[in-house]
Amino acid sequence: MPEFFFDHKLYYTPIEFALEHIGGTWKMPILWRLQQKTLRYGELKKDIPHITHKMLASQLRELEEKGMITREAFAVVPPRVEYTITDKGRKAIPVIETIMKYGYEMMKEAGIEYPKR
Amino acid sequence: MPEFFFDHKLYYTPIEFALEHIGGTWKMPILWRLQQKTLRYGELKKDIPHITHKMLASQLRELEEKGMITREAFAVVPPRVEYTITDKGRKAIPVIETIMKYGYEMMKEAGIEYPKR
DNA sequence: GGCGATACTCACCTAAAGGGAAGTATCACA
DNA sequence: TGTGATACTTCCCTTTAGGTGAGTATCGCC
Repeated sequence: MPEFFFDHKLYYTPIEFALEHIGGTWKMPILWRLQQKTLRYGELKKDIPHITHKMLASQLRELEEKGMITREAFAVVPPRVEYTITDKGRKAIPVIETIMKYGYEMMKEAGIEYPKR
Repeated sequence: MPEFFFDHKLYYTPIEFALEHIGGTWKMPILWRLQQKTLRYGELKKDIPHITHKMLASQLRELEEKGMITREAFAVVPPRVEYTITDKGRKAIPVIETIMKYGYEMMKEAGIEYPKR
């Protein structure tokens, strides 16, 4: 079975590699919001209220490291930091959309009501 | 922010609900293989050699509980058990395909060679 | 001189996912 | 009597993800 190493980590399938970029609880919700427009740290936090500071900060770092978003800090007081999706990040949007649609479908099958905003 | 309970678990987004069905390391690889044909436990194990008995058995149980696959046991010695994908399970296939394609794309960008079988 | 605003970091902790190795049941066959 | 084949289960352990709460830096304003 084909397998490969990347960045000191072993992967068995392209699925695993894909989820390295968009997996976990928070990466997709973050990217989804940044597709519309550049957002400040605090705006993201307000928009995803259940995320903790620790998770928001760490996930933004990881997305930045992978080249999915860029971070721009302004040397003002109080500080202002903006996050923008990159072209590479935009490539994940249709994937996220597919997964979201599937999620809605499964919710409908399970009889769950959810306001599609 | 809309959120909902299902089966004693709290979800914030349809993405989380979708990943409940196909998330984790092994569910997608298993479903992907069952899309072609019904397979026996041992055939799946041979096809996904890195999975442990514990994980294969537990993931098959979860997929069965969620109605993604069916399990048929034959009362013979040695035992024979077959797993078949359901219509509900088939709905996940295009999602998995999208994620796999995205994985291949990311691998190509990262300069990773991988035989596309 | 202390408060509020923003965007964090740090140390510690819990829970869930996943891995390893051994054990179980049944019957045929040598 | 004991070995092999299949499809598991069980126990115990490690790793990873995620959560909690406190602390930090800067400056303007009251």
